[in-house]
Amino acid sequence: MARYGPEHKEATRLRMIETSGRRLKQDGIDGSGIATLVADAGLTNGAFYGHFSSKDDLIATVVADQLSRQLTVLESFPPGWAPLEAFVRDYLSPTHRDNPGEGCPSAALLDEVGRCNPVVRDAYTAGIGRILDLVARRLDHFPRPVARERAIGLLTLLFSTLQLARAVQDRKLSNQILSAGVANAIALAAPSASGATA
Amino acid sequence: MARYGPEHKEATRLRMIETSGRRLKQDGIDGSGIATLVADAGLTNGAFYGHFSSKDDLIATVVADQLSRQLTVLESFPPGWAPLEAFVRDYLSPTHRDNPGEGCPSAALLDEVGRCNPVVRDAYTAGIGRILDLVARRLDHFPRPVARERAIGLLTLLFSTLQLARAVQDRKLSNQILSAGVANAIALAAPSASGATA
DNA sequence: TGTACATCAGTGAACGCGCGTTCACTGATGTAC
DNA sequence: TGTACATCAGTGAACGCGCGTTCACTGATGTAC
Repeated sequence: MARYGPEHKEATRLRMIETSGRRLKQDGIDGSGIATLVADAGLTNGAFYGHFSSKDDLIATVVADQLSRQLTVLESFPPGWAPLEAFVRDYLSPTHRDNPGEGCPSAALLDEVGRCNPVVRDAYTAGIGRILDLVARRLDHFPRPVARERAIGLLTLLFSTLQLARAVQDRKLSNQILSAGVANAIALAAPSASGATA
Repeated sequence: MARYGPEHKEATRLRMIETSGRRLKQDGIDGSGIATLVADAGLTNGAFYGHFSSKDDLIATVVADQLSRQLTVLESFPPGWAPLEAFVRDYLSPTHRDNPGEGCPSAALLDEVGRCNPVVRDAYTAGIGRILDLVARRLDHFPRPVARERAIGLLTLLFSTLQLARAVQDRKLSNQILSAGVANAIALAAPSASGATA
């Protein structure tokens, strides 16, 4: 079923990157097999290697894609703390907790990424670096070096709060963790936080 | 090679729990096979099911054990912020980053635990609950409900800071993340933090 | 306009391998006589 | 004290299965005439 314009194969590749992002965040990296990843995009086994050179190649591509999507979302927020706080509340919502496949790649995969090969970790490093830079710029109610520290703190706080809320069985404790996360994010990064100049 | 006193089999079981803890934190849950886990304890394949009913049974047992060890370590610290700050500095050290097998189970496995079966997640929930309670008690320079929030914040901050420092390829950025983590932990949980009563 | 052909995205069976799990067996030990 | 036996922790081969990867093939399409 071929001999389409060159945009057809590219469309399939993009579809694979998107559906794989969802699957990998839901079932984990080691937990997602090629057969499943490729079936999610409506293809069969063998089609995979026409688009990617290996599973690791796909993982690295997906990680880069996921982080760049997240960067785009963050860039779409107007500057100032209020929009960032809205982002935090949305990030720490029960909906986000209960739908890892649609959510943050770092919350879903961070410790697994740490065990991946250098190609994947390079992709992650580049992507998270850009996000870190952007968040630091948005925290301009802190002196520059503090803003960068707090940007790292805000993101790590978000990642692990969501991870913990997902890991914990007890629904009540899980909800408590989410709302504590909002309070902590504010205590750490809002203009009212200690260390802010504004 | 049997008919030892009953303490012999128990010793083997404890050895398996210990060596498996190391292996699981290093290679991940999906990344560690029974053959490897059992070989780490100096045994062969078949011995496994004399000690555990399934891989999940081992995982749950190891998770419970790891968290109770961590609780014991924390309990051994005298009360007050200074010892807790020392713990934070040690936790966010390059040594801890570079030796996941000897380190914190949450930093190594948190997102994977979130995908595990209920037995494992129950074990995690119970273990982290006790640690949360203890840390909240140690943060008594905050009003009680704030102390609990900050305890959740301090722990999640630690977990994910270490995860991020491990995931990132760039050594300089990784070190920056670790030292930002210390600053953020202090900003969030030290007696000098906003919201503290002392 | 109609037909023959070259292209190549996608198919699906097969590869060796390691997974979690099972099970008949081994052999060092403590006990019984 | 010396020998025969029962125990049972640990052995290691085997199970079916899904993994990542390979490859000969298919068949719908755009192009050439």
